[in-house]
This record gives sequence, structure tokens and C-alpha cells, in this order.
Amino acid sequence: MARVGLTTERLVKAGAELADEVGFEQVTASELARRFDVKVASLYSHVKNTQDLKTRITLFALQELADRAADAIAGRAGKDALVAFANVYRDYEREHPGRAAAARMRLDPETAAASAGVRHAQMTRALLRGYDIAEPDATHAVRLLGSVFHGYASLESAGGFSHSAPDSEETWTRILDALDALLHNWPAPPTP
Amino acid sequence: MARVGLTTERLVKAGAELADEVGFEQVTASELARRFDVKVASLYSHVKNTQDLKTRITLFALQELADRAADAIAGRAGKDALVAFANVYRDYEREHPGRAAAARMRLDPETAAASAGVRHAQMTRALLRGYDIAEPDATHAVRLLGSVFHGYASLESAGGFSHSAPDSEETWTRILDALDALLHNWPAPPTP
DNA sequence: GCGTCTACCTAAAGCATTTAGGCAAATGGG
DNA sequence: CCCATTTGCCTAAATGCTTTAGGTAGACGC
Repeated sequence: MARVGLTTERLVKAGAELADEVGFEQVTASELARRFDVKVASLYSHVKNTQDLKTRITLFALQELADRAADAIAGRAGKDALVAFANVYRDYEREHPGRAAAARMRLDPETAAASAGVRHAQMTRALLRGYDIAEPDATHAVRLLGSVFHGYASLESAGGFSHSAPDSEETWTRILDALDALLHNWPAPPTP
Repeated sequence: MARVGLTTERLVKAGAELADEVGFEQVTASELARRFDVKVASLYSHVKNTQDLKTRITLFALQELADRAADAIAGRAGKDALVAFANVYRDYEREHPGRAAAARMRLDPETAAASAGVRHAQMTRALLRGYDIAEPDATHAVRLLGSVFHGYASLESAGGFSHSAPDSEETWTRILDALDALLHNWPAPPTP
């Protein structure tokens, strides 16, 4: 009865790797146990259930992504920061598709509020300091950027832009150009 | 042995309703059989397997959504068309969250190419006739709009914008204002 | 009314999830 | 160094979803 040294952390990490290999939806307690050469029931000492495992993978991915984003925008401003920030999401999707899918999983409100998701919003807001957008428009812009990054990654990973010209790479840079232009020229609210 | 009159179509329709009630991920052959008061195995004469069922629900949702979108943009142009088109996605998400989630499911390339997804792209491109954007920039713009609609619906349905000011409704109209402005002022490609 | 099709059935195997309870390996105090 | 406690991993078993194979009876054409 050799002890493998399971911990919640190791399970989550391995679960994230599994997600990258087989897809987040296909992450299963059985497969994870197989990889640790351990019986399935043993996982349940470290993780409440499969949903709990997936939630933890999501939180892990959000944190990893936030760390990368923080790194990317440090010391940059304006379009430079916008591009670096956006590319973090795009690169993460390519490097870790399973974790990226996990990061898009819906969390219940309390869990979400305690997640690194709030750091993402804060960093996006910080990005806007390079542009001249005051509240409450900054919030609208934050939400737009979130939607674009989220949506683009999702569509691209679903193969939405592949096998058709122009290639996805070019679209991405042109979208960032467009967003930069838009943020420089954010339309005033309609005067009621 | 009363015959209920199962058909693939009825199953897909009921599956879509089930998705709206319990979430697309929770659509299961067992539950569907329960609703028809039929044994699970009976479904397998009409549907290849659960994955096939889900794919069909996705195709159904994409088509329904495309029909609504076509209705919305008929006889409209410019910002008027943009807003009507975008609101179709937003309203669909609210009215049929399960089907909307289904519409975001990734399809394999051949299935996707034969789906109503291509109509969505065509209609989006038609929208751009109200603006002055030539190829290949039109494709970039189509992809941007797709990303925004897709991403916003997804984030909103995940509760990303709820319980925080300003409210999601206002953000949505301001985002549409911004997109309209952006399309009017689409930045030229960088001169190499 | 008969034959044929087919819609729905029963049966069974496979796999994932989850809980309950047990044994042995690690850990640390005497 | 040894024993006691903790705890990591086990076996066993129940439940539920998926899928296939083969049977039976209702619907429908002739």
C-alpha cells in the first residue's frame, strides 16, 4: 500500500494538465485516479466531489492567468499594455486550452467574488489609465474588453476562424488596433 | 406498450426545452426519456448517442437564432440594424439560456460548416454594408462583432456583470454605441 | 385479416460518482 | 526504540447514465 502523496494541490495541478490534454469537460475523477495509479475513492479525501475538483481547476487557471497578465502589463502603458495584456489571454488559450476553458466556466457568485477574476477586472481597469475614459464609461469599456478577449478566445478555440482567410493572427492584431482606436475615441454618452 | 410518437425532431425540441430549464450540460438521455415516459434505450433509435443529441440541439439553436436575426435586420440598416441584430443574441440568451449555451458549443469543422453558423457570419457581413469597410477589413470586423456578442452573452449569463453598477443594460447600449462609432471609424491597416 | 415494419420494450454490460468502513504507513512523544 | 495516533489509501457496494442486442406488439399497406 504505497503512499503516493496525494494532496488537493497536486490533484488540481494534475487536473489542469489533464484538461489541457483531453478537454476540460472530459476531466474525470476516474481518469485522474488512473494517472496517480490510485483508486478513485482515494481522491475523495482531498476533494469534495467532481464539481469541487473542477471549480478548483477553474480557480487555479484564473490565478495563473492573472499572474501572467500582471507580469505582462507591468511597466507598460497605452497600446503597448493593451496588446501585451490581450496576448496573455490568447497565448494562454493556445498553450493551455483546457485551463482556458476552465477559466470560462461559470462559478457561483460567492466563489467568483473570491476568485482571481476580480484581479482581471482590476487590471483591465488599470489598462484604461493609458486612455482618457472616466467612470462610469471605464466600467463599460472594461466589460467590452472582457467580452472581446473571452469571446475571441472561445470562438478561435472552437475553430471558428480557422481554414478561412485572412488568418486569425492578422485579425487579432487588427482587432487590437481597432480597440486601441476605439478607446482613444470613446463616444460620449447620449445627452438625455 | 403505448406509442408516444418519438421522432428525432421531437427529441431535439424537448432537449432544447430541457436545456433551458436545467442547463445545456445537464441535458441527459435519461432525463429526456423520463419526460417522454419512455425507456432510455428507446431514444437510441432516433438519436445516435448523447453527443449526437447535443449536437442536434446546437444545430437547432443556431438555426432558430439565425432566423430571428434575419427577421431583425430585414429592412434596417446602419446602427439601427446593428442594434436590432445584437439584441437578438442578447434576448435569446435571456429567453433561452440553455439553447444559447448550446449555440456556443464547439462543433467539429464539417458540422460547423454545414450549420446555420455560416448564415450568422453572412448576416454580420451584410450588416457592414451600412458602414464603409472593404475586404479584408470586413472579415476582421465580422470576427470582432462575433466575439463581442458571443463573449458578452457568455459573461452576462455567468453573472459577470450582475450585482455591480452600472447595470448590464446600460453597458450593453453603450457598447453598441461604441461599436457603431468604431465601425464608422475603422482604422486603416498599418502601412508596411 | 394478414404480413411487415418499426416503435418501444427488457436485459445486460460498462463506466463514473460517491459513501462507509478498514488496514497500514507515517509521525512523534515517551 | 517502541507504541499510539493520525491519516492516506484501500475494499466494497450502491446509484445513475450510456450504450448495445435482441424481442414483442402496435400501426399500416395489401
